[in-house]
Amino acid sequence: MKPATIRDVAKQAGVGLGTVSRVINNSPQVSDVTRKRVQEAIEALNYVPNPTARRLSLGKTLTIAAIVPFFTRPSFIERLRGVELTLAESAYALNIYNVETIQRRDQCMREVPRKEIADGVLIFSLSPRDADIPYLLGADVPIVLVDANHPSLASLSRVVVDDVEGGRIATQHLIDLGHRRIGYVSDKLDNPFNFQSSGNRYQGYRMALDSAGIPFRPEYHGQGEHERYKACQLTARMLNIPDRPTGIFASSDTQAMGVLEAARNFGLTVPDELSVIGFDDIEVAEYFGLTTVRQLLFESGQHGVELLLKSLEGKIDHPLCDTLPLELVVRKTTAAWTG
Amino acid sequence: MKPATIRDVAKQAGVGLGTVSRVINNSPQVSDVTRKRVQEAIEALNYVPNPTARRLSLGKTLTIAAIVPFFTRPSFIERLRGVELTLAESAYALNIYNVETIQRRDQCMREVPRKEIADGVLIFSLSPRDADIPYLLGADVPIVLVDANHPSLASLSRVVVDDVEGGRIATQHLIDLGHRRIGYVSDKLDNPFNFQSSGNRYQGYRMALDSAGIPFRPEYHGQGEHERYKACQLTARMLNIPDRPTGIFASSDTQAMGVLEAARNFGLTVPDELSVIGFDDIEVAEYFGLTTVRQLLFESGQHGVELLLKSLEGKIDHPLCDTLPLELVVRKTTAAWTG
DNA sequence: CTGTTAGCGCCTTCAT
DNA sequence: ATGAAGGCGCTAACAG
Repeated sequence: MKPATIRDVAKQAGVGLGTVSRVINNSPQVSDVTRKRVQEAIEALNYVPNPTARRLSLGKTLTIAAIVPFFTRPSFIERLRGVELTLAESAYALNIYNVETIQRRDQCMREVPRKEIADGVLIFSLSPRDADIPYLLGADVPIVLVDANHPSLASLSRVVVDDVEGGRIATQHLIDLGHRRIGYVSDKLDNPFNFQSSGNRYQGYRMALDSAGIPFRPEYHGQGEHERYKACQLTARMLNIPDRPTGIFASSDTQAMGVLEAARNFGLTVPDELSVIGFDDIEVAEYFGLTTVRQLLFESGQHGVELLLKSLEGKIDHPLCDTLPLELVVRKTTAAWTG
Repeated sequence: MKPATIRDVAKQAGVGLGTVSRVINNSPQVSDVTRKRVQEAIEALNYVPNPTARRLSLGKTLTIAAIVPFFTRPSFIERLRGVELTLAESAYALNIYNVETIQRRDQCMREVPRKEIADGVLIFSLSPRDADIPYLLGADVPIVLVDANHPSLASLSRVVVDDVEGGRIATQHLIDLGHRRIGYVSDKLDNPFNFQSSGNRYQGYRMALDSAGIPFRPEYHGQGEHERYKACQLTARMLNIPDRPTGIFASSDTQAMGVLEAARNFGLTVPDELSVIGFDDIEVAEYFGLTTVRQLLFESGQHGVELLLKSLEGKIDHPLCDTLPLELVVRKTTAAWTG
């Protein structure tokens, strides 16, 4: 049994199908009597407009695409939650493009930003490479970058945080507590996905050390995949150094958990024998009493969508850059070093 | 500049548009020369078939809908990851309907299982209520239930686990370790979303107690929202009882974390002074060394999609029930009680 | 205010 | 093997 169409409704109500369409779309130019008659017919037939036909006719997909790497990581989930909740009130559907390989990443950058695929695109944390630029600039749909950037993309709206400053804040917090041997556990600075936050935070880390007159020691910097166990390994290596770090800055809370695990394995008390500070302030951070640099993940998704919706409505002519604040959240994994 | 259409390609290649369509769809009945000519035209024009038009013409949405409550909870994320990865290899897109309110839940049950919306529907953990039955049975699209059930829905395929048995396994594990005062921290057994796993595990909990000759004590059962902090509160209340439980079974790993938190607050050593066992085996469980009952979350999503795809291909005539195994994973939060 | 008509881009017969 | 034509369900422009 096929679903009722607009034609069935028109026949049932004894009106033309144009009128039914107007009722569906809340056009004001329909008399109350006919509107009521049409609505009754709709009820009677259990009619629901076919979204596909609607899209084709409108020449819009009524869909927002979100390109997200590793969407199962807590921080991305939180960003997506912001997207989802904001979009739920709109007429747009959400399509998530989960990127877990380079191939998929390149494919998405090229194929998703197209009129036929989505009316607007959100790109999370994947900073485009030079080869992607022409595709993104040539795209006929608005694109908003969240937690991503590229010098040639000044024409795109963005939602960002100052990761350099974030790295500085975290490091400075340890310095202020009296630490002089400060480690940094991060993603690979040069990684195929072109994630840049670890690199930017590294700059902040170096800056803070410099301005405190603390020489940088390469063996205090561990780089590896963004996994808890990897962070644990890197930390273990660092803790084996004779004059090991007394404080460690991890470039995410997930990695900070790996640092804590390593400390546990070494029988080191946190924060007395080792201070640990993370980044993000995901939910578990509170549970662990983890000191961290909070960024507003949920809001980043929310603001990203809002920017996108505004440019879809033509309310934005020139690109905006929305910089979200960072905040040091001091809990129980950092303490003064009096060694 | 509008995207190229099938007509442009036809003109460019000097063929009819039917031929172009055949090339796109890999129809064997096209000569190699014309096929090549068409493909060159496609390249030249940077043509991509319009999915919306395709859907309308085919009368299919090429979309799978997943109705999932609180999709940000780790266990649901893991299920969705199974869905996503399996679907990525197929021609289907995935639409996630995140349910966080009763209204939204009812709306989804009624509006999503429709030909115009999706070709197939996955429903996670939301066991339909009687009022939903006619909508689901009357739906013109295949539906697969994952972690959900209803006596009147024997006609739908399902992926489930034996939660009663799971509850029994967890409780029996504590009994085997010598515990006699065993608490259970769970969701509200009677909850508006009609989640049933906590209730089923409760039955297993009672069964295990019974067969060990241990009387059930209501004050050892705490019910509340599925939140860490709530589980923590419930546990605190339990630990204040003069002869408090020596072992606690939490109906999820998330809630088990709340139990651990409460134990910490009370200065109780786990597992020496309090044994804790969870359910699910989400990623953090390993980190905590949490003893738990593992269920295959990723696979549940995977199998759900596979069942759905098979019935879309007409390979399934009668409904299947796929029961996934449960496994006790003993780690470090449970120990023998010799009190 | 309302009915009619012409597409939206593609797929699928039906002839050729 | 290929071209032409009809239709998927809806919207929007036009005429009344």
